[in-house]
Amino acid sequence: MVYFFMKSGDNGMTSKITAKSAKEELFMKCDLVQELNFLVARMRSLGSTRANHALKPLGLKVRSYSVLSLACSDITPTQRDLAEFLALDPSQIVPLVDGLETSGLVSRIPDPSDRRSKVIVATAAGRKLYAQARKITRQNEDETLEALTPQERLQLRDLLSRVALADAE
Amino acid sequence: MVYFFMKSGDNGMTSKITAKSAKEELFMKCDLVQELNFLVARMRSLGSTRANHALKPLGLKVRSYSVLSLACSDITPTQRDLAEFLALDPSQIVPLVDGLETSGLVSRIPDPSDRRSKVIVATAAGRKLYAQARKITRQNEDETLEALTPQERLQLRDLLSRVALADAE
DNA sequence: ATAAACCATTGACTTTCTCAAGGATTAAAG
DNA sequence: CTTTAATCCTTGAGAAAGTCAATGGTTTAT
Repeated sequence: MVYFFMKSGDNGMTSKITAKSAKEELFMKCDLVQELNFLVARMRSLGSTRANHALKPLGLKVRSYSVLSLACSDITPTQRDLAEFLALDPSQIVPLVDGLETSGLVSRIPDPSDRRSKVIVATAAGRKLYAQARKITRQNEDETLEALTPQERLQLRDLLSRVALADAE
Repeated sequence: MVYFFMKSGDNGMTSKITAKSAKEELFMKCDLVQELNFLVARMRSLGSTRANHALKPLGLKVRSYSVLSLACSDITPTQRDLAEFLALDPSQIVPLVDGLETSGLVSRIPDPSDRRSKVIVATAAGRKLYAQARKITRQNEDETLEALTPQERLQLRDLLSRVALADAE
């Protein structure tokens, strides 16, 4: 426990290297590493910054990319739908759609069957950009899942989606 | 595709219900649901608010709980270690530890082998509270993973940790 | 001995989150 | 049919979280 405090006959440098890898080893065995919330939080922190960086050349971030993806689907989602799917507050959707609309990637179409809500659909330019962005995210995800076999990747996606979408059924 | 725009001979009400479940069905099949980043982002959004709520009676949030957990482990982490483990900026650790220290749950101990860094260790009160908090998070995680069998839960944790900790080896 | 790198901390700044409220519209109740 | 209640989008305010550069004290590298 006080292993790192020992300063016997060493010059201090080598002991710190061993201390570092020793800490990492202990870290891999600590309680927190078994907790879902921690793993997911760490993964999304690393993953989103990484994905944001990868999407930057297209002028997209993970959020706007997600909205664009849903706008390209055949869901024809309203802004409320987007909020539910993405687990965001409806007020967060507004500036997201604003940005995409200003860039000419999506359009707000008043829903004829309910004039309160607006359906978000991608423009031709939006679909074109999405096709490019999809390639990037696919590549990015492959790199992220490098440690897993193809089967394990499918398994992970399956398990994750069953948990993450459990309440959105 | 324009399914939801049809307003034939219905009163509008029943068609919206079917439209809703139809959208959910489409949602489960759309591209985004297969993407790791989306699943993880959604899961952590729902999971952290849920966990924060569960930990509230103890005066903890997921973040402070995570720091407390590591402070209770035998890692004897410095604040930089905490930042790396939790994938946070070092400057974010400061107010986190401040809060726990003010509450008497952890202590900053100057590292004798490197007087720049401070080791964060839990106090007796901190360990006591962590024991309670751990029960809550365990219970909470069980509920979250309700849709999975015990084996699948192990599998998910294994796959997740291999991906999430790939670069922290 | 000097220069370079590192740790914790601060501060400024941006982004994201969380709520509450409002106008327009639709659903429910009488 | 009229009133009431609920819903959708939007706005705005305030809290929380993320990002980045700079500093004092300390340690490593040259």
